Amino acid sequence: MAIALSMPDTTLCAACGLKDMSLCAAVLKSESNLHPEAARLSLTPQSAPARRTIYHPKEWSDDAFIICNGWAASSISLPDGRRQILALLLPGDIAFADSLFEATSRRTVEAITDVTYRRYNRSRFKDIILTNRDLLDQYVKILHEERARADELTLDLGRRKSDERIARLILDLTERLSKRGMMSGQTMPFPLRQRHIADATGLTSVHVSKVLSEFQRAGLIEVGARSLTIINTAGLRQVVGPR
Amino acid sequence: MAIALSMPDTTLCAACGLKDMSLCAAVLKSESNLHPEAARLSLTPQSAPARRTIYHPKEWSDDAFIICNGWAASSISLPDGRRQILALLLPGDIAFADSLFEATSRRTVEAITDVTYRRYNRSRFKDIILTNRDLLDQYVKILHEERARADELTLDLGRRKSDERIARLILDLTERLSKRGMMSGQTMPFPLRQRHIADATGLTSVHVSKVLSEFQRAGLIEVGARSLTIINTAGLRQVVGPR
DNA sequence: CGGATAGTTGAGTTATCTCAAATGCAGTGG
DNA sequence: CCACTGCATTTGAGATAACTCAACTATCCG
Repeated sequence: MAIALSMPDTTLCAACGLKDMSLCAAVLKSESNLHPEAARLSLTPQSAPARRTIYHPKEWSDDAFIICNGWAASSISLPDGRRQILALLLPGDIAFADSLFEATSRRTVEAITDVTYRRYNRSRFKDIILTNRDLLDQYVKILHEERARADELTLDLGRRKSDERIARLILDLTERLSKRGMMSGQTMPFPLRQRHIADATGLTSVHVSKVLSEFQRAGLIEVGARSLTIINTAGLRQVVGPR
Repeated sequence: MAIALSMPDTTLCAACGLKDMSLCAAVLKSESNLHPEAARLSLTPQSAPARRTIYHPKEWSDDAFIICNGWAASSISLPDGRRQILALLLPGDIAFADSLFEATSRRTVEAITDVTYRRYNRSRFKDIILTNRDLLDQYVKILHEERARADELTLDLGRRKSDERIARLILDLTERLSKRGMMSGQTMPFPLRQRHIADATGLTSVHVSKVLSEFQRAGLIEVGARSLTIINTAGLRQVVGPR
């Protein structure tokens, strides 16, 4: 199970650096205005080690999460073990943004790296968002981005070839990471195992290995210890093709 | 281009029979309360013949649609013509429910049969929904259902075999149609061309033809003139497998 | 150091695709 | 009313992308 951090809220959030991007800061602020002493309760910071399941679909939970540090995956599975990752969650991302108002979900959320995250009481979150116009707008914008990404994933799985899918995954990650200031030049942290890539792209990890080797042999990328460097961005874009 | 109907609003809505299911009635009511004379303007009923594109992604539109009659498809395409249908829209469904608050979308909406639909001004729609708690709840519920369906589609495309996907499509349609009172026993209207099925399931229309023939040979379904009958529901469910 | 997890590579299999030709069917204009 | 054109469907043959299986190596963690 997840273990509560002893660090005080402010320390964690000060280090977060994502205040502008995520809803955390605004929620924190609204909350402490409204219910000064209740605020701490609703914003329990927690952590989980890599591979741990943070949210199980059977679990009935009134919470939504925001990832503070680390990577997680939101996925959905079949009884025979086939699994599809619906979204990779990076710091600042909200799990269940799109079903913030509903308690039930078939999705599983799983830590990829060690993660720290905050749980928000859904109904309080909802109240706060609905009573603050700026927050609502920001929330709606996040929803829309997420929806657009989901549409593209559907297109990927239904209509694109394996190499296009993988190239898109990489390019998409670079965009999202650079927005967060997590790129070092062309190099990014890359904690994904090949089975994560496989489950995100609807492929087999064996096949992912082959495609990645191919990309490296072609001088498009270079993968090192938990990191990935793009050598030839234009080339990678060309694999994807126009739009 | 779409042609405005001369039929008065009330006639069309009285015949619709979907008032409880969709947001139409509530919106109509709220609207006429607020701005009696403006209401007619915002709710232009329109119609389009089969195959016509109702919404083009380049088109910048301030409207959301609700389908009154007929079937439509919301899809997204690549420049080389590959196409993925994201959702089949049945009477009472809202196109762009999930991006009701944003003007931009990559999606195309296309009539499958002749359709009639209503356009709603997005921002007015938004105001109405946000100021009426029941409406908001209903809207949120619709969003959630849609999201769940989208998740399942992603799972289908990434992880399920062709026959499972097609069986799921059929079963999903029977559910949605029976909620609308559009099933006659085990028989449903089935205006989809095989290329619609193909584009919805990420397959080729040739392959769809083979799978459907297989289903018929196995005595699971029977397809006739723009209609489909399920002969063996349990068998069809078994094709899909558990969950 | 040992055991588990992750990645690589090759050989053989299969689901699905592409291409192509034949048939049916619906709407249009003469 | 017929012939014509365009779209939809069926079917078969052959091609191919991605999969399965399996063995081997590398890496990580206690």
